[in-house]
Amino acid sequence: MDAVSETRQKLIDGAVETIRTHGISGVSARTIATTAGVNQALVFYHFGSVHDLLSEACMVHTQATVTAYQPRLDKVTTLQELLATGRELHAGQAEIGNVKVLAQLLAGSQNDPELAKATGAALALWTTAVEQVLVRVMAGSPVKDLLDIGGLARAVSAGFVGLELFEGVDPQGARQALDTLDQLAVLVEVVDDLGPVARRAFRAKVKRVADR
Amino acid sequence: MDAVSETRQKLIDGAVETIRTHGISGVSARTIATTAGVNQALVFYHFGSVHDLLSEACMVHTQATVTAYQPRLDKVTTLQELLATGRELHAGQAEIGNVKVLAQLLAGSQNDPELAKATGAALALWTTAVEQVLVRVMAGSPVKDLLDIGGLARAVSAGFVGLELFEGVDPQGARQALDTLDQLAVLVEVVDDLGPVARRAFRAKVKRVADR
DNA sequence: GTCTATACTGGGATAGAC
DNA sequence: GTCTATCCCAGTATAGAC
Repeated sequence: MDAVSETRQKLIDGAVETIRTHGISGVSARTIATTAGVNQALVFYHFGSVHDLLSEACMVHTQATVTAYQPRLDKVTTLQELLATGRELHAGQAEIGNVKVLAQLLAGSQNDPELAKATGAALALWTTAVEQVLVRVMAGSPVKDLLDIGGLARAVSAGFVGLELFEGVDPQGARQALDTLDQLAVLVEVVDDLGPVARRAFRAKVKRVADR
Repeated sequence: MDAVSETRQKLIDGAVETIRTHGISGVSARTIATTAGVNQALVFYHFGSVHDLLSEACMVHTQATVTAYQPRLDKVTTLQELLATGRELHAGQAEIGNVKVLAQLLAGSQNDPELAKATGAALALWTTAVEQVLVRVMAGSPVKDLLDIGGLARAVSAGFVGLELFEGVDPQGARQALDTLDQLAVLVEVVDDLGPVARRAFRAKVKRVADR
């Protein structure tokens, strides 16, 4: 039935769960194997090393989560809704905290080029999804031509990772930050809704300041 | 001369250096002691545990970096300059990457309440400094009353941490994101510069959307 | 092909030397 | 008060059993 070994799957799930509960610094072949309920040495048999298991788990889990959230993202029509979907993803029990896992892997990738390759690819799945939403949401906006949407998507993704980590040390502050971003999203919408006169003045100002 | 033991200082410096070069998952009493050039057991004599050393090092290093950057922050008059100072801080060799160190400690804090207390306090030093700048920069802005500056300061700090981690796996993408934030800062300035008519229309729109 | 027993290295912590 | 020698456990990895 299953093309992929059952033990392999157990180890991948165990790796994700271990990162969630123990963080990147608590990850080892032993802790993962204990969580997965298999012998520790199987990590090396099936994946060659802990790094390689983490890389694989990172991709599989992120792929699954992005796919699961795609329908919701497809329905997003405003920046506020995008933010709300992000908060949902952040708090959601369903896909068990992919952002949390990614944040830990990202931290671990800073001094590990091998892992960096995998987390970079996983993060790209998110930024691509976010970019698609932004292109759609900002299609009719005058702001569209003034901002690099790809760069904005990357900033949004990075911001969510940062907020995830922030929340771990200051939950109240993180909520406060997210609420403020909500206000900011409203502001952008408002700029979109300016009348034609103000809009023209707006564009002119942008050109002037940008050429500074 | 020195009120604080020389070995203590060596260990604190060694801890910071080890986090920078090996990341949070490469930190141990042994690696720190090797970097510091002292016996491994001295970590436990002087600080009781590795966690406690990290907590202390986190506070000392962040305090020193914030103090070193305060004069530069005091000179900031626009959002773009704030962003530029952030980029400088990020790349700067001088205070040897406090953001990088904080990002790693933040990741390690997610599953360690003790460490979370210290990194939370350290991060608060940054958010307070950023908030002061924002209050000053936005003093004359119509946007001021529509945004929670404290929340914005937290979002900015979290964003920088996120971008630091992002850079480790995708340096080009991180630069792209920062460039886009620069464009966004211009946009906000532009809104500030709107004439009185557009400004009034703007406020009205904000109220309408916000009450949604 | 899958897994266990086992070897070896590095990590946290302390008892006790100086 | 300061530091070293030493203990024991957790970590990676492999040789070889099934």
